[in-house]
Amino acid sequence: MSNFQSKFDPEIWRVVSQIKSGRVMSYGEVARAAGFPRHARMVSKAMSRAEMSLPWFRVVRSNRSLAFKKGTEAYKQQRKLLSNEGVLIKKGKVIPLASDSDIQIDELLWR
DNA sequence: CCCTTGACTATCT
DNA sequence: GAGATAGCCAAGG
Repeated sequence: MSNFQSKFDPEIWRVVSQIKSGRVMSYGEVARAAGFPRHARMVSKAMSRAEMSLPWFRVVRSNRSLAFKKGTEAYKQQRKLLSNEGVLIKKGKVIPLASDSDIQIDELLWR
């Protein structure tokens, strides 16, 4: 059973469900990929309504910080879930992955 | 209708 | 690079 309340939910959830482990997307990117440009805020709403089985934690801000206030339970949980799949947070920002291209090998080794 | 509220973002200091 | 600002837009009161 789906509990969506907005016409945006189904497409947004579909896009998020396809984010691969170890990767992240921004709210705006998800919105665009779902076909709803300028609806980043709808993505956050959709996440709050999503089932826990959805990899909601792979969605972060466009500047690679987490959307929750630091120190909050949600923040800690998201950070842990990401950490579980090798995505770490440094200085409040998600560390870019090798698959995100143009990252230097020495930078990868240094982290 | 008008106003407020956001798990947002791009841009400027 | 952190903070302020303005733009964004659906929901709900």
